[in-house]
Parts: sequence; structure tokens; C-alpha cells
Amino acid sequence: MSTSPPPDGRARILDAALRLIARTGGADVSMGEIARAAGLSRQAVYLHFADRAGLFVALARHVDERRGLEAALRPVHEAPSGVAAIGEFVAMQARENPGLWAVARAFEAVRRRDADAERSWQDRLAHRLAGCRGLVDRLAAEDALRPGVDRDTAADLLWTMTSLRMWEDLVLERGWSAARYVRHVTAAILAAIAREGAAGVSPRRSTRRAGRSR
Amino acid sequence: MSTSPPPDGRARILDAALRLIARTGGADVSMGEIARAAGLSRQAVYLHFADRAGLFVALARHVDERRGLEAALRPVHEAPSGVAAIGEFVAMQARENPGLWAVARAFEAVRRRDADAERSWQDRLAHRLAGCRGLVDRLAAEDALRPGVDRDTAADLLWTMTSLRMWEDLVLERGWSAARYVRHVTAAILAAIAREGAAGVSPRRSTRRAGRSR
DNA sequence: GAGGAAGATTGACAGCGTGTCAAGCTTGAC
DNA sequence: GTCAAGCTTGACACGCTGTCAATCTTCCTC
Repeated sequence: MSTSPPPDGRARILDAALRLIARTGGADVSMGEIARAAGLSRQAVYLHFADRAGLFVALARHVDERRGLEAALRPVHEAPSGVAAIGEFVAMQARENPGLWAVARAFEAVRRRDADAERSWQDRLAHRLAGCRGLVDRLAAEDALRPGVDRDTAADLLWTMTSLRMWEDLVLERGWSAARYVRHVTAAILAAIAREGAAGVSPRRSTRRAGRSR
Repeated sequence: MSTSPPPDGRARILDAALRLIARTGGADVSMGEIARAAGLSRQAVYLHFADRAGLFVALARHVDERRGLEAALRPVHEAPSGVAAIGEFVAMQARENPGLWAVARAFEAVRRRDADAERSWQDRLAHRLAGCRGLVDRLAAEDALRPGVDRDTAADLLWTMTSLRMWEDLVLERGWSAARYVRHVTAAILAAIAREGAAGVSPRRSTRRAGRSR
């Protein structure tokens, strides 16, 4: 939570990388470009990070701090029921994913070649999965879990169906609006893993954010 | 369908690339490696394909021919009902995806930088989407479409939930067996887009292929 | 058999990105 | 004044892509 006016080299590099990646779609930003954007020499970057992969691993953590990850999840925890929590979870994805997407893209490209990046990836994967598992447990505790679907399966399904990739497919590729995404993905998830009657039929208060459709 | 014993240069290159990509996980195969694997000089590759992206676009077509795409889809078309057809569709994914995955990975990496590759990608995307649309129409014709879900939405949902990415998440990342994948993904899809009673409760004959769980 | 076109080969080169090295500069603390 | 931190400049090795030019082999045709 350190938002100081004069960011030191390391933070300046990370911020610059973040800006750059978000702007270009996270494709191929080079170390030189990042350095230039940070107002430093290329070598300065290597003084702070061992290599490209190291920078991206650090970047992933940095992103979590910049956006309040905990704060974003609060509505999920405070939801009155498991079903509502899942709705909030999807809504959160719709809110956060646009800003996360480019970084994730870049990160995913780097993890294929670097063991550290891969470990870091697996960490976050496990973390998100644990969150899903928690939601499923809550559903189960309320006896709202769909019969015939065990907890592990439900958690994995919830996990994929709320993944950045699914969001990318529907919103970026198919041009769904955020509202449409929230509405139908929530419904689909609940249909898949929640008891029949459990789904709140009319979405009480979906995301306000419009989002253009294609 | 031309399986000639002496494949000419072009085909030899494509086959070599395919082998190589499948073996290495599709990561970073270089033009030089492909050439060497094909038993040709690096320049020979450039005589057949304009550049890296061009090679991959051709490769995508080549893969479709090598595996009988139409043949693989036959069970889907011949299924007795829309619901059954969707089950067959998922089963086909489970059968074909392991061989397709690496190529798709490599292709996806290339499309970000090349207009031709991107166009080719969009083509296949549209093609698969049309297939999904057909399945949804069939469902609708049988009055088995879930109320409250319009055809477009259902088609898009079917399309993402049968995507290579979802398969990758569940099978590769989460270690699901093929049978588990078919069973639960089919169920989830039907729950999401089909009328309540429509889903055949017990999977009649799922994939025989075991697939190790993690 | 001469001529040619198609398909390959060898070797060299420019351009770009990564990662490393060495030497030197600036600034602030003690 | 000295010392360490943080940064800079410049050069370099290495690997990959794409391009060029010259040469060779084969096989087909007249």
C-alpha cells in the first residue's frame, strides 16, 4: 500500500511496464521499451530484475497491490448467500478483468519458458482455486449444491467458468457487454453447480458498467 | 486425403513442424529446427512459406486434413437428438484435443503478431461457432432450449464451454480424466442451455479412453 | 543432347532482442 | 573525504528472423 510521490527505480519500472503492457495489449514489450518508458537505461532494469521473467513475476505481485485485491473481493464475502456470492464473484471478474487481461496475457506467454514464472503462475492458480473452493463449500453448507456434482468438480467448474479465458472469449472475442457477461455466466454457473431452485431468477442488481456490445 | 509415400518439400516441412510442435508442447520451435527436422535447409522453408506466420497458417489447414475433421464430426450429426449431439460434441473434443492442443498453442502465439494468422484464426473461430449455432438450433427445434436463454447466448456459451481452453484448464491444469471431462462438461453445458428435463441423466456410453488423473 | 524451369543448397548479412561486462558518474550519508 | 547505492554509457556474444546471391541437381521437353 505504499503510494509515494517519488517512486524509486524498481516501482517506476513496474509501473511503466504495466502502463506499456496495458496500452499495447501485452504482446511483445521489450526490455528496452520498458526501460525507456520508465525513464531509465536498459541496464538499470537488469539491476533490479534478474531477467525478463523475473520482472514479470514481480509485476504480477505489483498488480495485486495496486488494485486492492482484498477490497475487490469484499462484496463476495459479504454476500448474504452462497448463490449471491457467486453472482458477486462473476460481477467482480467483469469489473477487474479488463485491467488484468493484458498483464495476464503477457505473463502467460512468459511462463512457458521460465520455471519461476511457472511457479508464480501455479501459486495464483492455487489461490484462485481455493477461493472457488470456499464458495462451493458455502454452497454445500447451505445445501444448495447440485446433486450429483461433488465439491471438487463444482470447484473446478466454477474455477474455469470464471477464468480470464472465458471472459476473454465472451467479452473480447464475442463482444458481450459486461452486463450480459455477468447475467448469463452467473446463470450458467448456477445451473451447472447449484441446486435447481437455488438461482435467484431475476438479477437483483447487476453491474452498472455498460460496456459496448459489438 | 493424399497420403503419398514420398511427400514433397512442402508437406514434409508441415509434417516435421507438426511432429516437433507436438513433441515440445508447441512452445518456441524455430524455423531452423523445423528445417532440420524436415531434412531440408532453413532457406528451403522460406521457399515454401513467406514467413513464420505463413507456415503456421498452412499448418492449421494441414492439421485439419491429416485428421479427418468431417469424420470426427459424424457422430455429432448422427446423434438421435440435440442433447445427445452435444454429448457427442464434447466427447469429440475429449478425443481430438490432446492432438490439437500443442498446435493451437503455437498458433495462438503467432496470431498476435500477424494479420494473416489472425484472419485464419477468426475463420476457424467462425467455423466452430457456426457448428455450435447449428447444435443450438437443433436444440431449439426440439424445444429443448432452456427458457430465458436466447439462441445467440446459448451458442456462445456452448462455444466457450467446448473450447480448447476450457479443456486445457480442466484436463491439463486440473488433471481431469477424459471421461470425467466428458461427463461433467456435458452436464454443465446442458444445465446451462438446455431445458431442465432434457439432459439424459446417466451418460449412456461415454468415451472409453481412460486418461490418467493427477 | 541442349536448354530450362523447379526445387535445393551454401554462405553471408542486416536487424532486433536478450543478457553480460566493465568503467565511470552522481548523490547523499557518515 | 570517503564510501556505497543507484544509474549511465558503450560494447559484446548469442540466437532468431528474413533476405540475397550464386551455385547445383534433376527431370522434362524439344
